Amino acid sequence: MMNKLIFDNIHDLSLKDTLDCGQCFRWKEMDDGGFYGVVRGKAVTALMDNDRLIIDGAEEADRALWADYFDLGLDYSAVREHLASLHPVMADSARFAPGIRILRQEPFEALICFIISQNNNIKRITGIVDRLCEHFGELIGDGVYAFPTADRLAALSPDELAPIRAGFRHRYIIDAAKKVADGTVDLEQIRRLPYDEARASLMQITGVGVKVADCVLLYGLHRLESFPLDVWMKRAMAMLFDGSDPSMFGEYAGIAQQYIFHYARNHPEMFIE
DNA sequence: ACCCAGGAAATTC
DNA sequence: GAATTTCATGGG
Repeated sequence: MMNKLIFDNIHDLSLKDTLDCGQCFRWKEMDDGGFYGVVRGKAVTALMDNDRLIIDGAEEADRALWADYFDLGLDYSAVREHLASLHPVMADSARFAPGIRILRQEPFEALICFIISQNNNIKRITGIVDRLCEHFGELIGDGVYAFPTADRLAALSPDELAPIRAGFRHRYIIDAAKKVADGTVDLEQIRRLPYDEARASLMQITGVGVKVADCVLLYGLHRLESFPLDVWMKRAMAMLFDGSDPSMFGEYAGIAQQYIFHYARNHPEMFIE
């Protein structure tokens, strides 16, 4: 049943830039330039061959799922062109990594990953997420684990999370899992809420402030108007955009944000002095 | 030794 | 209420 899913005529997609730009934490680059990852409990490898996207190990029945995950339905070159017209630095950022797309990750996974991300660095976040899956995710293959369910994490104590070494975030992870498991926080309902209400609902969780909520909305619930402001983005807006308001980017602000974040992180010299 | 990391909670003023 | 400190852990 497992085979290679092929998507033809794919443009504006760089797996490297999309899967290694800080929006997700479970894809590993392989020697051949492909990426190995687990999405919704399905382990696959993704590879670009010119303008073909190949998902190896997927079922034909999941074609729509993978097209959705990589957001293949949106014309990113049109979005990029629009954004680039708004500001010259925005144009530079979009040109730097035009193959970035905003993934549709599992909402609960995005919630937990971005709780872990606070006051942390991407390398260590990845390690913590790996250990979280190995210790508490379902075994779905040889040494491969799904992301843990809310029910499983909700039943844990902070001490039981010690092996993942996330420190003070252990109780945040458990609080998030409990509120998702018992329906206090309904991620699918939040998906359709007006933005401020959606953000407020997520912020009921201990350990979720404005920035983490914005990341969950963008990367987990595909709310493209979201514009997470972390330390890099605050510096970028202040120094490169003359303190402009993020609302200048409109309904695709989240895509603008990811171009700018990636551009800033790869040009740290722009922020020294 | 010190400082920082895709912040937010707890404490203090 | 607004400003500051603390919170684990790991790497530079």
